Amino acid sequence: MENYPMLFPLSSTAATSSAPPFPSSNNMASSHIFNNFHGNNPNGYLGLKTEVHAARPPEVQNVSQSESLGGSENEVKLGKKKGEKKVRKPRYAFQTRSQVDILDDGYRWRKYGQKAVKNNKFPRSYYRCTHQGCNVKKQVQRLSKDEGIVVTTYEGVHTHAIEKPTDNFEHILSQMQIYTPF
DNA sequence: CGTCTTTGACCAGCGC
DNA sequence: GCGCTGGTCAAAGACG
Repeated sequence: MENYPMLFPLSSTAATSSAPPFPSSNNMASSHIFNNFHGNNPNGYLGLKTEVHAARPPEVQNVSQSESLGGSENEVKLGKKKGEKKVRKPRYAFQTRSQVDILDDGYRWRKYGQKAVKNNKFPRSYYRCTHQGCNVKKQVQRLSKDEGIVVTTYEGVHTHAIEKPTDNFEHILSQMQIYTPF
């Protein structure tokens, strides 16, 4: 297994997002991809490169764009058994080129589901932020066409700082440019 | 021992 | 109204 480079909002994909899934205060309209950062992945670290450019085939592009562009309000009233919120938060889809689907963005995620998607031989994984009070969810899906392409969809915004053993992640954060509408 | 993954079942929305 | 699909829960197991 190899590691994975982490990428973030790309110019064409999440450009139209309303809010990034990260509480970063840096606001830049330029599209930059986050360089790889060594994580502490037990899987094995490999030299990653920044080939996370927006490689989006027509099919994928359509998906991510529809989410970012007009998918700001997916009101799929999801009435839970407990009757929580019925409004669906906007989702932001990022396409990344990686061998693995688990993109470590510095947050801790707990996998809570996995379903097979039609048109895709690869299953979609559902993750949720393990922070208390943080309802950020994310789903990772791989393209059956190009297994090298992984689509990560974020739902919600983190309201807490990144919690990762990587102490210098902060430094990395300052380096990365996140698209922030504010 | 605590945390996270796995996996099947369950539920709600939508199309027919 | 029924069946399909996507999304979520929860118990048990795996793993450190």
